[in-house]
Parts: sequence; structure tokens; C-alpha cells
Amino acid sequence: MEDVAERAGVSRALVSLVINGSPKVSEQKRRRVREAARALGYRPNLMARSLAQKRTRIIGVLVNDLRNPFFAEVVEGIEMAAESGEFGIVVLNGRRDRGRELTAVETLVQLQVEGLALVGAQLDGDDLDEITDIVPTVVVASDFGWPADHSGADTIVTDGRRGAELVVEHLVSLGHERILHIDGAGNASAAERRQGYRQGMEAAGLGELVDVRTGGDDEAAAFAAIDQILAEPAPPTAVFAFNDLLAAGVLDRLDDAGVSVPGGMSLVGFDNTFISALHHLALTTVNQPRLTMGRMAVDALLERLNDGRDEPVRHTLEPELVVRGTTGPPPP
Amino acid sequence: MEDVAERAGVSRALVSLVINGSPKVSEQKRRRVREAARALGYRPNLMARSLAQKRTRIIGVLVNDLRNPFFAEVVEGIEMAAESGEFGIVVLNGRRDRGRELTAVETLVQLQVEGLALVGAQLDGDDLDEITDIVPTVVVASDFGWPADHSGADTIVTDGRRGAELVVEHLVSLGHERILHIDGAGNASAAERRQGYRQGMEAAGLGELVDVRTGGDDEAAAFAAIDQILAEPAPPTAVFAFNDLLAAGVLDRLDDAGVSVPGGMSLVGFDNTFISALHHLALTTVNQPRLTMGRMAVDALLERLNDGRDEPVRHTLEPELVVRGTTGPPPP
DNA sequence: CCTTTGGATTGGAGCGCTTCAACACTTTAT
DNA sequence: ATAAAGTGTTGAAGCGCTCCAATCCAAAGG
Repeated sequence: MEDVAERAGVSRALVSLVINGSPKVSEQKRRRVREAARALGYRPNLMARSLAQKRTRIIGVLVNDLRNPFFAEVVEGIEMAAESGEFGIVVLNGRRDRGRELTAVETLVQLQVEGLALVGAQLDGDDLDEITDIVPTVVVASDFGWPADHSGADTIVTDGRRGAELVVEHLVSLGHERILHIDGAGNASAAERRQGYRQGMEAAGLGELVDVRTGGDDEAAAFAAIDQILAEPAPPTAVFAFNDLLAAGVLDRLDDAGVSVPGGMSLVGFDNTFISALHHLALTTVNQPRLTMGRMAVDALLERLNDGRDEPVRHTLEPELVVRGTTGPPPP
Repeated sequence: MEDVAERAGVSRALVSLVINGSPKVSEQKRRRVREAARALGYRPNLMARSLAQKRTRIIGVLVNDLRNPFFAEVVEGIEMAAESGEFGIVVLNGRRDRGRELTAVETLVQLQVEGLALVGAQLDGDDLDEITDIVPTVVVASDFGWPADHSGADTIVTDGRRGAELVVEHLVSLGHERILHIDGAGNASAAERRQGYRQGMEAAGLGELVDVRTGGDDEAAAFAAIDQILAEPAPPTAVFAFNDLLAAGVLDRLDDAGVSVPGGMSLVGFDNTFISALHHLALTTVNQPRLTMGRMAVDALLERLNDGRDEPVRHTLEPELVVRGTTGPPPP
């Protein structure tokens, strides 16, 4: 910067003004500075700038698992919204490891991010208790148990309970009774969907047939459960899987076992990722508006940042059943 | 930091030493500083630290499209390797837009990243000419045309030419002759695969039947091409798609048109993403060792950073044909 | 002709940290 | 006893930038 100033025959301060596009610089000097900067290949040092400004204009994003297309799209929504709010984002990947999530959050805070978006994080409220009063935080696509006195983070979720109910209602309307749920195990939104499933079953008078098996959040997690189910005397006629990835795993296994879908068994996923839309799978699933979720997350942060809101806010989006080809009437 | 020092009854310098785990600090003071830091909820400011150290320990990653599982996994490989080299990564998403890629690279440089990994980038050599002599750069999963005098970036690719040849060889061995290629349009590695396809065809004496259609890099890009092909008098008996996503789109369209696979037409993808492994698709494809590519990319950067290498290096990995269920003999 | 006004420019302090030379003690060798 | 050689600790400079108060200058007003 010093060099640029010298070459342009001005002070360092003036160079700073030009770089930041201040209106109070004469056209002449502006040009000279620009030229000097170009000639010298000058690039401002963002670290120094942030330090001096005490602002970073960065939103930190922690994501549960980048390989899951659902999360990847939420992140994309966040990125797009951040961009139009003149913020950059830094994405850290928890890779499904709670410990890594914890250190990632710590890193982001030390990076002085101005807002924190946790996408599908597995942390719980206590982990964040301290964080939330340092930096505005929004939790997306998962739901934390907050400690009683927490100052609050915002929450953006799709109503997983309702989504699961929709699934059960759909299956029941097709005539299914033995509907089984392979859940998301310890996954952030697993509990809610389990609950919705239970409520749906009970509402349909099928409370006695409630059957939840442990799954997970990827294809492989379904294998054990399916193998077990198929070996049982009275297998279900429909399976509701925690998410699309898991459902794809179920489909694979049913395939292997020679069970046709939906002829021999109906199958429903969750998330409406592009995977479920592939015609060859044509998975009936529940849509979550991912881009919208990302946008709302950023909006929530910006409200705290720009408008000074400080009570926590909670947005629950409506899920939507997407009926494709993996659901039909139960076998006779 | 000042506060911590005061509370612990030491100087700021000593606090710094403790935080950075210097061995030359008495156990007693170390404890007192630690305690003071905890009590005050002190968090070091990474910006300030980087500025003072003139190091960031950050590798910048620019990725073509985070929604493509192939790229997501390469990034994961990079992240894991970086982690074990004591580096963090910052990922910026180009979202398939060249302009965005350009500004992203600029941002990363200004962020003072110590290394730059471009994953599937669409930039060309000239864009990077200036960058590469500021920061060590490695190009992964795409291949740039370098300007003659460039000081060099490293390159990590899977041999796309060879991969395409493998595909053609496989199809030819099954008896196919009319093998069509739906390409990746302007995509970074499209040219190479096109070339491999051509060479393979020619080597098999099928040079006359070479037929390349414009595709792209996602499902939708395949639709137009397939519709057109099916309307032609002598449609191909096999289609080689630029990547798995595109192949999935082809599969969808063939499905719609009532063409069975592989009975009516054989289909091959590229990348061996988890999508191709779904039994319902069971897509024959070509594997690229993604995690290895990520690791090698980081290794290349570390060699420049730590060992002072300064001539460009190029690693070409061997592709591997993965035969699944979408290829078979041509229809009679 | 002198003062006022207002826009353009600048010097310098400060952002939170690291680092290095210098200093203050101990301990060991002489 | 004194010199030499560690150990721990610290003051102060400096990293590259921003931003405020102060200054400068030219045009406008009296």
C-alpha cells in the first residue's frame, strides 16, 4: 500500500479511500491510484482490513455433511443470500463428527465471523450457550434443546413432525397398515420425524403397529434394518425412511432381495433431493424448501446484525409430500 | 489479551507464548494464564494473529459446483489432507459461473491463503498466469491450457482420455458399433474425454461412426440430446455420457421413451459417484479416485510450501472401468 | 482584499496479535 | 568468590490496513 501511495504521489490514507470507493476523492487522483495499484499488482490484505475495521463481513457456516446433497443445497441458499447482503461465507464441514463440529464452531468464532449458521448440526444447546451471546447464530434444519436461560439463536426448520404425518397419511390412504419407520438414529432431525410418524400412526388408529428401527443418514445404514425386517414373519407393507439417501439404500436392499417396489413394498424418503427425482428411483418423498431455508437463515442473521433484533425467532416451514413411483397399494 | 495478562499478573507476551504452547513457560504461569483466559472467555483473534505472523495456515479451495457429489468428495479429500498437514481450508463455490470463479480466486488471494486448490475450475491458464507466482496453486480434476511462459501450477487429474478409451473398448467388446458420446460441453474435462472417445473409436476401426452431441454437466443437459437421437433413423446402440449426473438424465429420458437399458441401449457414465452405485441405476462408469486426488493436491501444495519445490508437477491418475448393469450386448 | 466555506488530502493512532532483543534471575562451572 | 550459561519474562516494534481530526487549498462571499 505504501508503494502504491508513493508511486501515485499520494498518502496511504488516500489509497485506502480509493480502494474502498469513497466518493470524496478527485477523479484525477483516483485514476492515478488505480493505475499505480494495477502496475504494482497491489492486492489489499483482507486480514489487515478486517482487523482495522473490526468487521469481517463473513458469515460462518458449519455443515453436518457436505456430501449429502440436501445440506449442500441449503448451503448454496445461504451463499446466495449472503452474497446479496454483501457478506461472504466460510464453510466448515463437520463430517458427521460432533467433536469436529465443536472445534469448527470455535474456529469460526475466532475467525471473527459476524454471524454463524449451523446446518444440520448435531451439537446441543449447551454447546452453544456461550457462543450465542458472542455472535448471532441461526440453526438450520435441526432443532436444539436449548438451556433454559439461553440468550437465543434463531431456528429455521421444516416441520419434520408434520412431514412424517403426511407420509403416514399418504400410506394409510393407500391402504397400508403395517408401516415401518427406519429412523435417523442420533441425527439432528430424527426425533421429530419419529414423533410425527408415531402421531400419524396413532391418529390413524394404528398405534399398535408402530415400529421404529434404527437407521442413520446414508445408504449403508439401511442394510441391517432391511435384512432383519425381511427375515421376520410379518414384514411391513411400507417403509418410511429418515431421508432420501437412506431410502435409496433400502431400495437397493429390497432389489437384492427380489422385493418389488411398490408392488411388494412401498417406500418413502425425505428431503426431495435430486436423487429422489431420478426417474429410475422415482422416490416418493417429502420436500423441504432448501434454498428458502438458506435465505431465511441469512435474513435472520441480518435482522440481528442490521436491525438489532435480539429475541430469538423461529421459522417453521411447511413440508410438502411429493408422490412419485415408490408408493402404491399394499400387496393383497 | 491485555485483560488476560493483567488478571494473570503477567505480560501480554507471556500470554501469547502460553496460547501458542511454547515450551519455555513455567508450569505455574502457564496455569495461571490458562485459568485467566478461561475465566474471561478469551478467544484469540485469528485475523490479528495471521497479520502478525504473516501466515494464515489456510488453503483456499475453489470448487466448480458443490452440488456435484464428485467435487464434494474431492473437496473432502482436500480437507482431510489439509487437516493432517495442520492447515485449514476455505471453500468458495463457483456455481458453474466463470465470472464467479474469477472473483473467488481474487478473494482467496486477498485472504492471504498459503495455497490454492482449484477443483474442476473452468478458468484458463491466462486467468491464473498472475496468480501462480503469488501463491502455490494446484489444479485438480481439470486441465488448463497454460500460457507458454507461466511459472506453473501443479496438476492432478485422472486420465480422462484413457478413461474414455476404456469405455469404448468395453462397449466394443460387447459388440457395439454405433456408440455415441454426449459430451460435457464447455466443461473443464470435456475435451479430454471427447478425445479419448474419438481415439477409442478410431482404434476399433469405428472412426466413421464417431458421433458427439452437446450435453453439459447435469441431468437436464441430456434431455435435448436424447430426444433428438431417438428421433433419428439409425439411433446408436450405446451412449457414453460425460458424467454420472448426465447419464442419470439419459436414463430418465430413455425410461420415458420406453427404451430398456441395457436391452435396448447401453449406457456408461463417468466419475463413479455414489449415484452410479445405487442398485436401481447400477450405472457402468469410470472411477476417479477422489479422495486420493484431494490428498495429492494438498501434498503438491505442501511440497512447494515446505520443501520449496518450484517447478510444476503433474500427476495423472489411472481411471478404472466399473462395470455395472447398464451395459450389455447391443440389441439384435 | 480578507474571511468563510467546503471539499480534498494527510498524519498518526490504533486494531489484536507475534516476535525479538534485552533483561532478570538461577544454576553450574571455574 | 566470579564468570558463564542457562531459564523465564518482558517492553516495544511492527504486521497492513482504517479512520478521525487536522490541514490545505481554491472558490465564493463580504
